[in-house]
Amino acid sequence: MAAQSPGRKPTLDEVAERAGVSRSAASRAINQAPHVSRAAREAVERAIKELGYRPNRTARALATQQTGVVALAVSHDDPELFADPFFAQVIVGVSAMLEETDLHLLLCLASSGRGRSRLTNLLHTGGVDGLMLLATRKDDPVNRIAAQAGLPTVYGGRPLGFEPRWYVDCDNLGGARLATEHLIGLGRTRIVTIAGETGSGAADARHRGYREAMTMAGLTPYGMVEGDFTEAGGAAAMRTLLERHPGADGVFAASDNMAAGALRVLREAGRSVPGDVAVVGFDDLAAAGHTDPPLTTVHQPVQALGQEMARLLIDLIAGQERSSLILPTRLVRRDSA
Amino acid sequence: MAAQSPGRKPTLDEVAERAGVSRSAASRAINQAPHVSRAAREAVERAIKELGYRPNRTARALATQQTGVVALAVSHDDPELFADPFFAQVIVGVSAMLEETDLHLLLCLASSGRGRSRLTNLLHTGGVDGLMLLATRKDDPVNRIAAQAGLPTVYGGRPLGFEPRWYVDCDNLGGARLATEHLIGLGRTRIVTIAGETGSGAADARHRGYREAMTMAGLTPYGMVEGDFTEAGGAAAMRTLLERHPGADGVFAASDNMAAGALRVLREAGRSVPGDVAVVGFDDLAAAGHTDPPLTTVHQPVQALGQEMARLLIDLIAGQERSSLILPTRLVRRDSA
DNA sequence: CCTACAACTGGGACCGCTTCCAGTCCACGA
DNA sequence: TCGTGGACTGGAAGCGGTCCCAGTTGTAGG
Repeated sequence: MAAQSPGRKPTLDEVAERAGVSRSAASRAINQAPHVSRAAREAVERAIKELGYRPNRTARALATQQTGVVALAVSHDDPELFADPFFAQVIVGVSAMLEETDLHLLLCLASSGRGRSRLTNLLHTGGVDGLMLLATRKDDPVNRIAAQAGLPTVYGGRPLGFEPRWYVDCDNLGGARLATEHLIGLGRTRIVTIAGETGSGAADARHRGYREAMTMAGLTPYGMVEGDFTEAGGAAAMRTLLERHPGADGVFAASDNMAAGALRVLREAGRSVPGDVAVVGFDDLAAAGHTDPPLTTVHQPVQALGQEMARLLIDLIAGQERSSLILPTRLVRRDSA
Repeated sequence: MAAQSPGRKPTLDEVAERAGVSRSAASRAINQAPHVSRAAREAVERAIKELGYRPNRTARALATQQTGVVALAVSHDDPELFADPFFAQVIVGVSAMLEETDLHLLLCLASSGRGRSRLTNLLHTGGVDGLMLLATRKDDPVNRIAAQAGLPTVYGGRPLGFEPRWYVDCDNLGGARLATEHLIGLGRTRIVTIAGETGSGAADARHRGYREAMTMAGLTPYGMVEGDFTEAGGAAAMRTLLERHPGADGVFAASDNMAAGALRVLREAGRSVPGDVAVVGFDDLAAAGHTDPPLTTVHQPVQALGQEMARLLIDLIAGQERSSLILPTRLVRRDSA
């Protein structure tokens, strides 16, 4: 089909010339703009086909002042943390939504200082039309960077301490209450919790949810140890809890990974799950179905989170009025509670 | 510091004017090019600081014909598969390497037809300077798309059936041999394997490695069932194997996830690991340390894979001669074998 | 003192596309 | 018949840089 002739790619000028119209007319034809006669439009289309023409993205971006690219910045001190399937799920969601548009996705792992300065640079040099942020730590410098960029910015999750203008979050508070209430409904009263790291908005909300549920049921929070959202952290936390509160009969872990660690320690300690102690996690990762016993947990719609972030950003870029979103969580009952 | 004055961002013209030099001189000063007097250079630097000037990425791209962006395309029929931590690790590696340069990373999940056509479009409209591909399926249309783009392209892993001009791969063949030889060294002789899906280059190489090791040890491959690289697939495969070859005393699974599934089924079937049957996996995911028992597996340097892909691409874009790479794998001994 | 050469300098032509605007053409109603 | 408005048209001015090149300056060697 396309005569990918000898050298360079064909330009709009060549298309126009071949079609026997002006460059303006060709441009209009290509962009489905009005004021193009049927004849002209067809001539242009033919020329495009014959030449194998594709408009140059960069030139268009310069002229329209729109890059057609949005960035997703992930901020973490530890780049390894990106391996958490959470991020992959968000990305899948974002991509799915973006696929409906002409926008492409730029991924910035802004952990190191260097990564952050690259992000700053990207934002200030007009490299992107909008920004999505996965950085829920309290005083993350990325927050300031984003604010100064003057670009439409959507947060995934809310950093502890300030509420972004636009965000999409999962209902961590409600989910944690659901989990704790489930344990309470099972007749457990000595329920401990393995919290996430302080400074994370999600960890904070989940911990609050736990406490609220306990209090509302007339129980006092029985014990809390902070983990770091990892399997090992959950295991360590469970060990500490077992030591401090040997009578515990229920555990709410603020993440599946930590719950898995807790399960392991519980097994090693000879406690049966859910017989002696019932365990509920949070996240509903794929792995939750494969723990021993399969983990009862709170499902959070991570992929939907990504989709909604992208949707929100797209709308903002288009200049529409939009407000933030909180996505519902729900309990998934398996065998551990 | 920077007077982010009233309206728009300052342009090179304004910098030049304020510094009292021509636009050309200002440009040279900014790009560290020669033929700029010390005085001029300093004046420009001062003007830049005062104005808070940042060169416009798009304009520069148009003039230099270099976008400063490279794409990483991940091709899969199932978008869920992206949740595999493998991809995240590769991305971490790629990002780390890219951080040393001015290049940014565009992520394309090219699973659907729509995603693929977006990729095609991106490549043909001059949106990126180079391409990395994670698509090891045999007749993936993305292979053709990449070839037609006429861009520096680096594969991560080799698709079965053709050897890309440039690739970085892990030594799957050698790793599988290592694993199998380890089982043989343990005195196992009735060793079965859970292979990955046919069509994947990695699956193929790992299966070949298993067979080669068996043959070289004078053993005959004892049994093979194909999984799909997932935990569930591994479990199903193990069930079949147990049925067909109840006497098996060793299992080489072509992925950790499948090994985890196998472990589960083995436990359910009352076989002790490694007592009755020894199990070796492949990948060395973080989860491999947390299975029961902890999994002996083949470590593949996934992050390094990403780094080397990026390094290779960077060099190719710079016009250097480079050749493909195969990264070594090594056995990690834990308790399952 | 003149010439040659090197280091600077700025004008202006790109890069490829969008878009404003003045102008042309045509059919229509008065 | 003429005026009028709408649909079309193409010229040209951007968008914000890079970079070639001819021209200017300063200096050292003859």
